[in-house]
Amino acid sequence: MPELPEVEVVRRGLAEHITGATFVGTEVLHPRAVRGQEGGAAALEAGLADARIVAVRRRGKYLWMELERPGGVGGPGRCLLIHLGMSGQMLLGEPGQVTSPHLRIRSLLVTDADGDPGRELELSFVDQRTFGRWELTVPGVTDPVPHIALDPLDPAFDAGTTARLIRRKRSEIKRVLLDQTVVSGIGNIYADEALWVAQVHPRKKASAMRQGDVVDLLHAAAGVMTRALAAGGTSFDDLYVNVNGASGYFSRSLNAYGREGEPCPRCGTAIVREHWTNRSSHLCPECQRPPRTVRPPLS
DNA sequence: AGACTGACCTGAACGC
DNA sequence: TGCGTTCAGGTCAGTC
Repeated sequence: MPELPEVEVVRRGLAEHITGATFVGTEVLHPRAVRGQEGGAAALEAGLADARIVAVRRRGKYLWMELERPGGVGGPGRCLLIHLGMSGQMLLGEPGQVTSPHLRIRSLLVTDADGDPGRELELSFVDQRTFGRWELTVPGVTDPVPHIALDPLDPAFDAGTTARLIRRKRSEIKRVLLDQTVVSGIGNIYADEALWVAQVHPRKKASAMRQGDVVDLLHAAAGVMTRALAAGGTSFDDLYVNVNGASGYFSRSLNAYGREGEPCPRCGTAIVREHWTNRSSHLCPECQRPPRTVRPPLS
């Protein structure tokens, strides 16, 4: 599943290959891929025409392209906001190259080429489970996701400030880590990994944690995601930007997530999986002691 | 207002 | 074999 590191890999690939390129044509093949778009698919298709990509940005798991108005005049342009959901892929290749049954949107681009005719590239949004989406904002929006907090890899991220916010929450710490309005970019995989590194039980109350322990936990999250990024950042080639989600290339370095029954790399105790709000938590029952107020699961 | 739950979606894996 | 069930989980509308 694309979490922050996977989305950043995609951002880098897009920034490298299509910064300066211009949208020629766009075709929405599945309406759910543009749910939330004012004016629907037609508005996105028409609004992207002739737009030039100025920059590709990311906060947390959200990506967006800053677009310039046709001709480059008239003030701030629009943003093309992209979320990959659970299974979204952004593929860049030759026109017609992608034939997946899960192709949801495709755009023809022309690269920037200093006088020479640019090269045609097709940008394909493939998304099996259709949790992902594209949305073209109105002109003049500089932040298309104001409700999304800074992520731990943002240079402006301050662990102390975020830790104070976290400690004001009444919820269990894992729930707060997954709240993208508090700290963004962390999903179920990296939440479990960060909690394992920091030796914190996922059901400990955020408000019961010490400031320094929350700061350590945020640093653990940043460390886990930085290492994942280093592992994933080399896995795409020249003309093919790919995130097929899955921790694929990174899963071998995971310590807790998906390792139910295997020995904890720190103490050897078997990792357990607990059901938790329609999801799973993976943890070491020895290293991550439950808070006294939490009863072990019945089964 | 803050906390929490269920719906959305598809395919793989599993049980009988 | 084949059918039904469960699981995976990011986000947000809706509820309390």
